[in-house]
Amino acid sequence: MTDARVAVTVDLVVLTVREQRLSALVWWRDRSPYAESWSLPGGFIQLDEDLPVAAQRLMAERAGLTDVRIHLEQLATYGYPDRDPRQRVVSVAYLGLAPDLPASTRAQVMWRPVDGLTVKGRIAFDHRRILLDGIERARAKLEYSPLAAAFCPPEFTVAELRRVYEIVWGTPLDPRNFHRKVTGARGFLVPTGTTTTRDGGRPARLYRRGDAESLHPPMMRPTW
Amino acid sequence: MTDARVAVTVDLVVLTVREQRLSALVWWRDRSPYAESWSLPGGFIQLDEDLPVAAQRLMAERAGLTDVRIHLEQLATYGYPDRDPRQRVVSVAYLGLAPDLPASTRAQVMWRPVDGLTVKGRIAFDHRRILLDGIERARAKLEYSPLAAAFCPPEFTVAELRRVYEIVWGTPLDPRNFHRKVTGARGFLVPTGTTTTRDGGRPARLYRRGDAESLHPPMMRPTW
DNA sequence: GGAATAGTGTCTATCAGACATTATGGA
DNA sequence: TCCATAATGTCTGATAGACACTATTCC
Repeated sequence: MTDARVAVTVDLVVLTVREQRLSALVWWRDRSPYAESWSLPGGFIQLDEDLPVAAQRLMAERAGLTDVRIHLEQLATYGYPDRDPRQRVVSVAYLGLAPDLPASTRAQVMWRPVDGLTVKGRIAFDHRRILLDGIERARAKLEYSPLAAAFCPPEFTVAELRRVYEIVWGTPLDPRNFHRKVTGARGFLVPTGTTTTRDGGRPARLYRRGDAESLHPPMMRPTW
Repeated sequence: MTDARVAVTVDLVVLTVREQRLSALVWWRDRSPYAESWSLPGGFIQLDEDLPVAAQRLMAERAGLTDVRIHLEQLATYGYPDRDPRQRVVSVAYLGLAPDLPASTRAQVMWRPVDGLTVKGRIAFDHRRILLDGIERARAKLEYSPLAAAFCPPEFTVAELRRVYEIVWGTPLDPRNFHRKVTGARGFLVPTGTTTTRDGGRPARLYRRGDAESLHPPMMRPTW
């Protein structure tokens, strides 16, 4: 029984909505291999460390993000033999959904709009593929889970939540039908009883995220 | 930068429907650790081998299954430090959905109904958790993908397909509404033009699986 | 003809999508 | 008063779920 040992890393696809764009946290590589390219933040797991713990540690160490509100879930594992030219590396990717937070103060780490990254940017390793998988997972999750709220501040309006859907999906949504659906989905939104006028116009009710794990009925993406 | 190397395995959750039960392929352990327990078939990856390739190799070597019709997809990765008492092992689980095929001729490998395994059986390592995750993934996939056909022979009837749904979900479905939905979902079923009387009664039309990757509209599980 | 299973049809409550109107606060 | 945005309401076509009937083969 071959018992080959390989290096195992955790790579992070951290997404947020900022300045009206879906953005990902990226790490600027200044060393070979793939010098002068963007990569996903990540690093090796430690020998006594569970995978989600490693993901959280790297989120803090590499991304400067410690906020407990960040949703973290396992995305997929990538392990084809020559994905890292130096050695065999199996990478467990985690997907993080975060509100618009300031990332690490290091200049090496920054938020970048995903469309620039996925189409033309220089991306290290197979990280473009991982990023695309993460984006698709996030888009799908908005349909049947209340995770869109993970992109919002603790208290948010229906319009702000709709903006998240529109930006992540890249489609305009009817404000009236959207309002009817999200306020009708049980466990999605909890009214705080307060209002805000930060968007101008009539004061909007503020909501917090409810405790539902999934959405019934789901929010459907328009026109497949 | 710590560069700890760990052993990486691929474990297989292979599901089928046989004798009216959802069943999984299990491996009888006769050696420590976890002697006299069932485990999932699996093994170490090789150094030059991609993960899906390893999954397919182990499907053949350990399960005796080489049928190309078996659907294989990555499930999740499990890596908490003491899940194997001998050494640090990170395991990438794959989910396989197979028609009712004879498994390996070895007595060590057999199909077992999942309800017996998940509730009371002696199961090695964290394989009960992995098995449960695989079952839940399969149940969810029947909703929005045409993968129920992966449990059927190449040509099958609507009633046989319905039986798959009923067994995997554990719920009876209305035959008439089911028929309307599956024959209406584009790309799900392709009529062969032939019929069969293997179930008795009026001859049933035979179908092959279509080329749709997902179901629109989805088949919804009753009464959440 | 009877038994067994396949396939089609109808009705209704609910829901998604399109669209109009009223409500509320700030400048 | 005007402007900007929030919130609610209405109509319609589509669909899911409940249920009844017709069709086709074998015995």
